[in-house]
Amino acid sequence: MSNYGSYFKALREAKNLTLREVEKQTGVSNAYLSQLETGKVKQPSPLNLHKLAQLYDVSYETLMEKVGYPVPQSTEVLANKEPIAAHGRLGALTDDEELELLDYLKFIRNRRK
Amino acid sequence: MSNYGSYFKALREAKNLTLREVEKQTGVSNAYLSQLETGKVKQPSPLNLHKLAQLYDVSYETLMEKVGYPVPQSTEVLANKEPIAAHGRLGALTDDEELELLDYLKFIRNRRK
DNA sequence: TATCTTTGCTCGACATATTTAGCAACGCTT
DNA sequence: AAGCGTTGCTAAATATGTCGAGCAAAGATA
Repeated sequence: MSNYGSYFKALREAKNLTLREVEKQTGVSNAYLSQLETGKVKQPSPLNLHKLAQLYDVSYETLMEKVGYPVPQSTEVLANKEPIAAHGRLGALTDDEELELLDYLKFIRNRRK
Repeated sequence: MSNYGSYFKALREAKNLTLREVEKQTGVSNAYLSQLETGKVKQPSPLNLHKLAQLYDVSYETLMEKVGYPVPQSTEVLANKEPIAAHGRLGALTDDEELELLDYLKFIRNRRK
């Protein structure tokens, strides 16, 4: 049950975007996005991953790795380890911690000041 | 009409391999390899491209680019991009968000279930 | 309350990826 | 010449990617 769907959903919600907004920005249909986020898609095309990476401000390589595609060796370290260390020396995150942080990020960005 | 099929065929022939040899080494069926080399395949999976890259001694990125997939930024380019330090699996973070996430991460890890 | 809009989702259709089985041409051996 | 394995290829089948249309629930507006 490798369910990376919740990861994509968390990324989208962290930016407070609706499925249809993502569709407008990327050209990927909201129907497909929904399936992606609910685990009904196994290997989204690299092109679509690239579009989503741009919109969600994560690296293309990160998404490639998430869905199980091989990632070029030269960029693997940069894609998976360095950015984490770079933004706060948080160290390695488990998938669960990652989801929880994304959810909390959504809360942070949503709360009224 | 982008016909990269002949490119794959040239790679194979440069190593004097038959379709069935490549099948044995990579696990990709000779039938599919034939279709790939005769332009009947449009977007082979990254996984298969990776296997072929290894066998043919070319880089994965090269094959990705050949078939029209977005190619990950090279290490040098990434290193020179200023905002990269703030981009990780969680997307772009402000300094405030980073601090707050760090604090929340500590909470997550100290919490007993 | 009644109506309009938004949101996430499913269904059915079609495109592409990939496999298994098999065919025709070629070369090699007897 | 007859048989045998090899080679590249195609046909049919199945799996997955992706989209357009549309539906039900929730929200906003009158």
